Order: sequence, then structure tokens, then C-alpha cells
Amino acid sequence: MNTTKSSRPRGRPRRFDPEEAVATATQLFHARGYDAVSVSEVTEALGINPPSFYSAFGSKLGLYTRTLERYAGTDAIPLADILRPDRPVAECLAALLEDAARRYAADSAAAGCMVVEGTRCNDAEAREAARAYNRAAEEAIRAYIAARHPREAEQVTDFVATTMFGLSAKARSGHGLGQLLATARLAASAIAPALAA
Amino acid sequence: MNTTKSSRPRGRPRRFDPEEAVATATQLFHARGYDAVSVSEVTEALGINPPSFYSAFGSKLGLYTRTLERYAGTDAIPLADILRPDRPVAECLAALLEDAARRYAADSAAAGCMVVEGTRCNDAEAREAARAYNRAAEEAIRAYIAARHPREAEQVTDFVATTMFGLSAKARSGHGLGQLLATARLAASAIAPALAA
DNA sequence: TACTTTTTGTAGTGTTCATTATAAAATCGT
DNA sequence: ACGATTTTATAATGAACACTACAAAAAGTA
Repeated sequence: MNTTKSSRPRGRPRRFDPEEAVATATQLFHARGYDAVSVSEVTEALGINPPSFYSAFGSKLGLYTRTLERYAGTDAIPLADILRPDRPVAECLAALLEDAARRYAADSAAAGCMVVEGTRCNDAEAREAARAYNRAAEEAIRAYIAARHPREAEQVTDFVATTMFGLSAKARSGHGLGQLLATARLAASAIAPALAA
Repeated sequence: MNTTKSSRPRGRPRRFDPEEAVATATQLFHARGYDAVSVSEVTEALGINPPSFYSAFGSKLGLYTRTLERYAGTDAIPLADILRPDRPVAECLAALLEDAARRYAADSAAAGCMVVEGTRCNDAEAREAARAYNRAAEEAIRAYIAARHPREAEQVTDFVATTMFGLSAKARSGHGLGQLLATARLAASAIAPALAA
């Protein structure tokens, strides 16, 4: 009858909380990218030694996939809330771009989207892990558009995704909330006419 | 009275042509980025040994700046030809985005813009070198727009630049010419209304 | 031929990286 | 208290990285 923690496990207890460690690592990976963050930097940030790290996460890639999972559940854009079946498609896509602009600018030390940026890293496996999340998101957008505008779904999804990549990149290179919002709105203004056709 | 080569210089002659080496290195850096290309990979591609490399280029960064210079003069978008004072601004910006789409998709092994991608690398000095070229290009665009639409220049420049970053990223992640062109045209459709205001 | 100059090839340098071998320490069940 | 189990800390491993010391080789000049 335990709520979360069962009666403490057998061996020597952990000196750190793995969930908290994943949260800290998410910050690091989001701020500087998979390639630029070293394992020793992570272990120092967590105050642990390499063996503790590898025993808990298996590898740098293992930790990264944990951070992606966490990010997708906590910090990523809530597509299900934004892409509403009871509102015009163009309106919801505009809201999507605006939400992206706000999120990407929210933390200037970790600007942009961690998933989008992760799709561009130099490690093949880490890149593919990020791409899987990105593909799922783009597929959700495509399916949402296709429900009411099947003919334009591909093209408009490509446009929205490309704009989000651009917003994430520009957030990283220093664009502030105002600039990103203005860009997002200008991009959004192209969507309604494209769907009206 | 020499055209290019003066009477052969003093010491032992070079076994390789530095200009040709820069061209080869440009391919490598464009295809995989500054971080992912190692010096030993470059020297192997050139068929030379490290000392020859360092004697000719000084450092990896030194070679990279040479490749950026070359790229800017040969492969980059000819802004001066595209942004014409005798045509509507919106029309020329549309041509700019279309030209970007074509160039970014032209070589699938080296997709995207080498300068844009360079602004995202993990080496601080190489990144800054690429950013300098990127800033110059964006400033040229801004000045072009400002000549006839001063009030909208900042916002429209941000939008165009963000779209180009997105196009470059998507070219790298596999989008083909057709997809990039369609996205570029959809983005361009937002510009004329924004300038008409 | 001897001297100067520059590039070459061989074989390293030290640093950083992700990862691990080993054994002591800390907890549990009995 | 004792043995089983798991995590800990220390210290190292091999690989890749950008870069270089050194001396021989190849050219011009005197």
C-alpha cells in the first residue's frame, strides 16, 4: 500500500535523485546542445562521479533520450490544446506559431526548441532520437490540417514546420520575444489565404 | 611584368594548390559543418600531411575563414542582382526566397546555406566568423527594404531572414527542391500585404 | 659546389572525450 | 552479526582531437 516509493530497495542508497538529474541535464542540453555538453560537465553539475552517472543512465545518449522524453512532456508545445477541431484551422496554426515564438523566447539561456535544435546535432543517434519527436509533431500538425484541408495539408505543414525551425534558430541567435512574435504573426498571415484556395 | 605567378619563389615547391584545397574544404565544411569536419579528414582529402596544412592555413579556423570567403564570393546568393531598385520590393524579396530555395536544394550532399549553418556551430570563433557574413547579408536586405519601406524594414527583414534559416534547416533535414520552393512561395505571399500597409 | 629558403614526411605533443575496472561503503534481509 | 546487494569514489582506459618539433628533401642563388 505504497503511494509512490515502495519500501526502500536493497543496496546502498542513491545520493542523488535521477529525476532531478534529468531536469538539470535538460537545462544543459537545451541551453547548449547535445554535442557541446560533455558528460563530465553533467556529472559536475549533478555533484556525482562518472560511475554513478553510467549506472543510472547507461550512456550520454541514454540521458539525452530521458531529457527529450521529459521535455516533450513538460516544455514542448501542447499541440493537442492548440490545434482545436472547433476553430478555424488557420486560426489555430497562427496560435501554434505564436506559442512557439513565446516558448522559444521564454528562457534566453535556453532559447529555441530543444527538439528542433536536437535534430541538427552531430551525433547520429542523438539526432535520430530528436528527429523522431520532431516527425511525430509534424505528423500531428499534418493530420490536423488534413482533416479539413486535405489538398493543402502537405504544403502548409511544410511551411509551418519551416517557420518553426526558423523561429527556433533566430531565438538562439538572439532575437527577442517581440521580434519572434512579429515574425510568427507575419508568417501566420500567409496561412488563411493558402487554405481558402 | 607578371600576370599572376611571379618567377617561382625560393624554397621547396608546394605539392598542392592552396586554392584547390580551399575549394575541397568548402565542400567538406558545407556538407557536414565546422565541428564535424576534423583536420585529419581535411588533410586526408587533400593528400597532404598536417604540417603542410598548418603552414598553409595556420589553423582549422584559418582554413574555415578562407572557405567562408570563397563561399561568399562564389556560391552565396547574389543579393546585388536580386534586390533590384527598379522592381517592387515584395517581388524581389520573393525572388530572394525562391533563389534561396533553389540554392539550398541544389547539392543534396551539401544542403542549406554554409553561412547560415555556420552561425550555429559550437566553436565560438568559427561561429562569429559565419555570423559576420550573415549580419552583412541581413543588413543589405534591411537597407534595400528601408529605401522604400522604412517603417516595415525591420520586421520584414526579420521575417525573410527567419524564413531563410528555416529553409536552410529543412534543406539539411531532407526537404527537396519542390518542398522548399512551395514553402518559399507561401512565405513570399505574406510580404506584399505587409508592405502595402 | 655550397648556402639559403621553404616545404615535406615522420612521429610525436598535450588535451579532452565517453566510458569503465576495482574495491570500499552503505543499506537490506536473515 | 552476517551475507547479499547496490552505489559510491578513485583512478584509469583507449580514442580522437587540434596542433608541432625535427630533420631530411627540393628548389633557387651565389
